[in-house]
Amino acid sequence: MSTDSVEVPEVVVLRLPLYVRALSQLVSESIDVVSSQQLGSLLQMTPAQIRKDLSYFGRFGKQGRGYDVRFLLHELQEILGLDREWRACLVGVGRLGRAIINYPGFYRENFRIVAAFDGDRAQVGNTIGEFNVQPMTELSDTVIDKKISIGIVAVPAQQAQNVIDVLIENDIKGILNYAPVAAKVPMNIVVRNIDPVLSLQSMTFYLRELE
Amino acid sequence: MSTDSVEVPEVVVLRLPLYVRALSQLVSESIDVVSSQQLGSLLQMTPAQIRKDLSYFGRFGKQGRGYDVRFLLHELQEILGLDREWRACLVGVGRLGRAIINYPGFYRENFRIVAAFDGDRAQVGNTIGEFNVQPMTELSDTVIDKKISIGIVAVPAQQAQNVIDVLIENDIKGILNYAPVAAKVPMNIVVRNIDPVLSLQSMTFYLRELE
DNA sequence: ATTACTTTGTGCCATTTGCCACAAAGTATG
DNA sequence: CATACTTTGTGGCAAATGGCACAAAGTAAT
Repeated sequence: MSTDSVEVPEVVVLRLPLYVRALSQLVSESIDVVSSQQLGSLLQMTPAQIRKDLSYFGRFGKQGRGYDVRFLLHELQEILGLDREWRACLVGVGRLGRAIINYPGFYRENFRIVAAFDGDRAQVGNTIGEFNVQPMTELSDTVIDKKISIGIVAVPAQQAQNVIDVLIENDIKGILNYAPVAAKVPMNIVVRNIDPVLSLQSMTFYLRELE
Repeated sequence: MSTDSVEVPEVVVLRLPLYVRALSQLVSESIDVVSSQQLGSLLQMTPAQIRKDLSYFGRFGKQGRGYDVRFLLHELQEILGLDREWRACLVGVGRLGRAIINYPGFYRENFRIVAAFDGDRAQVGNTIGEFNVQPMTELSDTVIDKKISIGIVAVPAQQAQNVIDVLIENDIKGILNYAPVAAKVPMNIVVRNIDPVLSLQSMTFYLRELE
């Protein structure tokens, strides 16, 4: 069905960017058509899962042929809202924050960091990349002026929840959280956590058994 | 049961580090005892799930009382293999790789980066932090000499699969992959992916609906 | 000691997730 | 145009996951 009368499972949404990534890759290789089989072997998943996932949003393929790569890519980008620019602010310009600002991957995928904040007076006024580091008190105005909808949190654990609260008060809708804390947020706020230490700590469970 | 006659689900293993993190926090606050209820509200999950997760590994709590924080923390660390030091090598010393080397979070949690490699001749021999950047040809010897079991991949997408193949050939058992690719690895290799762009790209699906 | 709480560990059920397998629809070839 | 392939979209089952709810076991207070 084309109307979303059935809620799309979050697991499915989490996989869509993988499809986008693979399809972009195929475009750059000048491949025009791809089957769920091929896509599956590229992404290490079953063809059935890919077809089922896509079927939540429409019928994009042709029997006996597969999917038109550019078309499917475009459709998925639209579904995910990737057909526009997204603006984010960074909070915390320590080592991690600076690395995030300099990371070119965001820009390449149409995510723009347009402001940088820090709670530490000593950091305020410093220039990092192309930004002046602003005090948290300016968050409110800047979010509105620069139409920011995403907050990137790169402060120490202790300050993280406080920063997150302030972001939400100022109408930020999504948070990319690099701090090692379980953020407490209202249901309508989307949080994504990045914590390589957690990843390693679950990895070692399996490595341990090998030795 | 105390023997693992039932396989532990991977989702459970993925959550254990969250418990470790919360319990460490509680220790630092000098809190001695915690109930699944309290832990649940700290981590934003149901008490039942926490109890069920823990029950895969043993009976750590006391009815009417809860869990001894230090004891449970210690048990979980042992289960995850966090009661020892883990050694990793970094491959790729570009901007991202340098940020990873300088990130203090790994060291703090007993993960040691003990060597740095790069496929690019121009990088080899450079000094980054305390390391000499080594050529990939030295990987084999260094992995053995320094007892490295984890490889951290921070090279461009195009080179990632090749680097991963070389790591596996040289007996690396776990890969922390920062490259935006779906790594193809044999079943006995543990892979964890870090890709903030994917996180943002699934976030925007929900943000889009808000505007 | 009795009564009223608290909390664990787990059996069991509901929900979610994954994927098989097949009809329908397209392609390729002679 | 017929026959043999290929591939999608999906109904429906199987497996995995989450969490309710309760007995058992502890604590607290009188």
